[in-house]
Amino acid sequence: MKKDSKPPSIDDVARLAGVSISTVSRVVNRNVPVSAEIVTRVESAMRELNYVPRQAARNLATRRTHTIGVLLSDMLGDFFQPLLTGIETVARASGFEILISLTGVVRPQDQRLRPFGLHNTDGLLIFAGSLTPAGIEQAHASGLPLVLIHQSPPTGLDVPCVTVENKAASRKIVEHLIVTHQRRRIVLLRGPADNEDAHWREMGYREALAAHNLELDPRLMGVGDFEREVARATIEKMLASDTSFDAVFTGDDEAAVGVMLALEARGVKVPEEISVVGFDDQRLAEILHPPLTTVRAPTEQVGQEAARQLIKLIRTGSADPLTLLPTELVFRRSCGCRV
Amino acid sequence: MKKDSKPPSIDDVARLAGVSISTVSRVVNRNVPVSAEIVTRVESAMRELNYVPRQAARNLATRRTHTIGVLLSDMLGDFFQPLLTGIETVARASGFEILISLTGVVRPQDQRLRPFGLHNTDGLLIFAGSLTPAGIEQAHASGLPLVLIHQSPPTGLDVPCVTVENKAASRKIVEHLIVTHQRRRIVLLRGPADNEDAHWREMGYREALAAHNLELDPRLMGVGDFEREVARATIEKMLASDTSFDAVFTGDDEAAVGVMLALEARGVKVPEEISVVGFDDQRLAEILHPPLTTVRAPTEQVGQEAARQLIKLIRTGSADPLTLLPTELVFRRSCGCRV
DNA sequence: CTGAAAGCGCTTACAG
DNA sequence: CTGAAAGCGCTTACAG
Repeated sequence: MKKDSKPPSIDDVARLAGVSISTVSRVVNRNVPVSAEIVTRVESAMRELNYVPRQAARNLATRRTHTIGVLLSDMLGDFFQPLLTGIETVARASGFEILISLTGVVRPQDQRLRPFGLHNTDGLLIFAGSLTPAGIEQAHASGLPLVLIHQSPPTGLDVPCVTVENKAASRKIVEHLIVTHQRRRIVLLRGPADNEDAHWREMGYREALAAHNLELDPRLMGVGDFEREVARATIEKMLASDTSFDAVFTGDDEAAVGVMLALEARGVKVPEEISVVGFDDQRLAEILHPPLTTVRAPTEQVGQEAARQLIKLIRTGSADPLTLLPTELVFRRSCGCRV
Repeated sequence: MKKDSKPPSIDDVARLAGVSISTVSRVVNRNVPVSAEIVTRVESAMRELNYVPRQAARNLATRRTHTIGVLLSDMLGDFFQPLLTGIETVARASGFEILISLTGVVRPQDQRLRPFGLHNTDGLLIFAGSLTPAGIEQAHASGLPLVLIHQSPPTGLDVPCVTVENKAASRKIVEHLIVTHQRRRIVLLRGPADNEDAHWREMGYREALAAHNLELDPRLMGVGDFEREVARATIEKMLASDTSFDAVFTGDDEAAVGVMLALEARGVKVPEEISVVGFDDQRLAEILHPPLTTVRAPTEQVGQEAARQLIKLIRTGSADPLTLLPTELVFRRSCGCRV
């Protein structure tokens, strides 16, 4: 059908419409008044040629890419989808595209691979764990607009952050175990050591115990790492030891899966013998047996808000230093409630 | 620290190193011999200035973007993550970045929003359901290299496709129900009407019944749409009717969740009274109660292979017309096996 | 092996 | 409202 010649450029359109390329550019961008008659002529020429402006040329001329880079680690589990959906929705509505890079396990900045920077994005969304603090500082030093997700900036660095409220919700869900279900020996499965969500969740746990004069027993604190198998192994070990417990705050829902599997394998009844509660309210929470009582983290909203802040930063030069999204308890049956 | 002037360009490097910009370009690209001494000088100048070539300028000059566009619909559930991980791994290893666009529900081509095209990508990976056949034809007509995922090309169009084997595996899993577990009245939950995976899975189901002289009962075929709630509603309706059945082939794992929930709510025992089997082996398959017997689809590999084919197409002008990845049965307990 | 120059396809002051 | 011209920052024949 089509001739296989090269795609039409702005010159072709200008020639066909009998105007200058400046004028074509103006009708494409609609940023300057152009007479109605000429607009019509240019538009029909564009249609006839099936003209689409080359992004690279616009980028070069404007020094803008209209692209947001998203840096993610691999280990996001169910975060991935809602987070990206949120980012994409907002970005697209504002005329930005998103370039995604999975950094995998954080690695020392590999100079040869610079996936993102001023050269190909207008700004970056950096998810917790995808970049080292040094990497963040370096990106920031280059003048690239940055927004951090679920991670606060390295000390002294003025980089906006959007995350969720962890501590109060964690305290509340643990207090629910204590007050409503009379649990006294509550296991905490810690998240990854350098993870801020994990840190605040542990603080919430500690506050809850302290508020009810429960002793903080180190034997009740194990590793969960937000991972199913790690959590499973920890609980198996505890069950095999002589440490008794009557509840588990798993740190996140993914770890809750491992806990449930370990308990089930041992024939321990949840919640009759042991209550289990998680954090995140991932899609799997409601299909566990019993359905998981947890804290809902608004991950899609986090994505939206992060994109919104970054675009604001790109456009105006400033954004809100901290956006803390609210979380809420979701009561299902694993804590002992009947719903 | 840094002066807030504009980032260094190739001219700055050339000046500092005392060479022409052509030479700088050559050491950056390493495509033409340059004397060792000059390489050293240029490299140290680049380091000193912290120079990074502007992608937009290279793109303009080379008419290459080194970027692959990925078109996805929204409704991918657990596909999303492994698929993208696969694509990203291969793309990065070959020096490509990936630009992602969620098209949401397929919409008639919206001329104002052209997220991808020759103007900003070197080629496109198109997931089933993210573009209409007309959209695919249009993209193909513009000369953009295309690879389809889980979807074959519109008639007559020469576009490579990578997908998984559906029919034989479906037949096998249904025959497993018939032969090993003596099931006779097996419900099929169909996937979305225009979905090819759904089509072939249904063919496999039909073949299995035919091979064992079981009647194809239209009352046993309901809508599943690969969606939890749709599947749940269908099974609830069947349970309420007088149609009896002793097994369900749910079409995919997501629908299997709905089936299990409906059965459980009614107090029907799985697999004692009714066997349930799915397709995909998503992460949730093994945490269902009982764990789900299903077919494993190698989604991450699909992503890898699709990226590989697209890059091959971009580089050499041709790729394999069809890549059919093998699937395998995963026996857990929902079919009636004891494992 | 190295440099001068044209070209990639746009945008945007500057004039008018 | 419209056009001529410079510039965005690279790559790549073409000479030497």
